[in-house]
Amino acid sequence: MSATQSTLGKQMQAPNLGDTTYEELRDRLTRGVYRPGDKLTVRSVAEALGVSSTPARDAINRLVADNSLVYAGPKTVIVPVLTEADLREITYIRLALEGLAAELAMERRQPEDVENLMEIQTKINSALLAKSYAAALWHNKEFHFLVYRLSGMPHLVAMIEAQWLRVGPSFYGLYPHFAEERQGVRNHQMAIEAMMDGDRGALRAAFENDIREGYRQLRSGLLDGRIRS
Amino acid sequence: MSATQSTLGKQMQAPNLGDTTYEELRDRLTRGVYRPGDKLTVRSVAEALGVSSTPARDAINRLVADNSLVYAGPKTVIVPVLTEADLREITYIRLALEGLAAELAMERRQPEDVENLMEIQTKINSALLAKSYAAALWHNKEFHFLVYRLSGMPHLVAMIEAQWLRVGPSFYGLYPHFAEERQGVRNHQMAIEAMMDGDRGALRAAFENDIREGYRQLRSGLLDGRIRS
DNA sequence: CGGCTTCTTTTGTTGCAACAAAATGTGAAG
DNA sequence: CTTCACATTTTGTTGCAACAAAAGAAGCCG
Repeated sequence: MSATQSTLGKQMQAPNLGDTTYEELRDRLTRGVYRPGDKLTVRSVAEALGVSSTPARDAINRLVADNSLVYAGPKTVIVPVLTEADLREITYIRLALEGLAAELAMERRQPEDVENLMEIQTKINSALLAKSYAAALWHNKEFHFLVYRLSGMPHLVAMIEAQWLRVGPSFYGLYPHFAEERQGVRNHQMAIEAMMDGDRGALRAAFENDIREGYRQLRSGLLDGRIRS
Repeated sequence: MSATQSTLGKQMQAPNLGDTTYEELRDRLTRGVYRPGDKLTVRSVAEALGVSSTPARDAINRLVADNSLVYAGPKTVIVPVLTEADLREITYIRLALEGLAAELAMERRQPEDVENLMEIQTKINSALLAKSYAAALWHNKEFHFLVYRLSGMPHLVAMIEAQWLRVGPSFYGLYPHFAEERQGVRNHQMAIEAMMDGDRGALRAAFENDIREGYRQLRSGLLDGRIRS
């Protein structure tokens, strides 16, 4: 279970323990193992992942570097509890970056890509019906990043993924409420149709809509404290 | 000499040696101390900066994490030698991010900001006239980031800075040729005027033009090998 | 003289321990 | 019951040494 992990197609060198720990922590973050406000210490991570303190520290530092974890005090790193301002900024960045990726994806799409997209959407629908929200969340991510990867720009995709990682834990806490009221299905459908038609503007609009809807949901969840730790 | 350094207004904790080393390396990278293709080793950095291997390794890892340094082999990190594809991707990202920042800056600008901008532009002109290209480069960065910071979005600014850091070393190698033929002065002038008029689209266009011109220069410099190590 | 193999040196990785500083728990006083 | 000060514990930092692996140099064979 790791679809969008090794996003960067860079010169691959033997992955070291620090990288492994980093990936594992990322995974747990997106899976909702840790919730906003949870504290992460070097030693606890080291023990939980079965490594020594050095790679554990490496991993935490990297997560902090890309804001997937934040400092709550001089010696305490926690899973970020998003403020309204944070959410607003992330949304603007997402609109710019994911909008760009979507437009670029249009030029490189293959017929089979649309097929795959529809297939993933089927999985999302099934998962929602079965109330398997974790699975729905997963396939939703698959849907988006299948498109983004089509842009052919690995760093762009990595930057987008970093933003998803920032909202991930908060997002997870909002389920299943979010999935229930969700109209994302409609946005996805529009994205698929836009892709078939080759309508670049429509594709971007579909994704922007999806992002904006997520923003509204998350924001209202934030305001009445449904998310906090 | 450090204008755009502590971009993130996050919860400040006592900066540790690793952070210091990271900042110092960043500075040297933007200053052209290291050139594309140069190899950086843990021990050499540790000695050069007068720290032990642990913080040196921390710093290098962080630089690699945000692509300011790249792997050339399993055990060799070098200052990136940009490919045409790299440059293209960076430019797209810059257009999206810096365009966004410029638009947002418009809403928060104060009259004094325009003053400061004009002041910086004067410094750029003087530096160009005196052929002090390093200074011109520096003030150019000041100009851009003064605007970007007005967006009020610290993470956005940090992401933009990361992109600048990627092209920094290659850019530096292109001087003074770049500065000579430069029409950036005109773009900056248009940006200032757009800001006075409150014309958001014009402000964005001015910055996009600047980015695109830089792209063309850098690309042609890349193609006839004026940049390589 | 060129290409390949082998050997030496360099280099990243990782675990660990000592240190300093912050966080937490405890208790007393108001 | 709250608040503040103190003591204890937890936690991040950092230097270092041993290990493994890769890079670079030297030598050998074709």
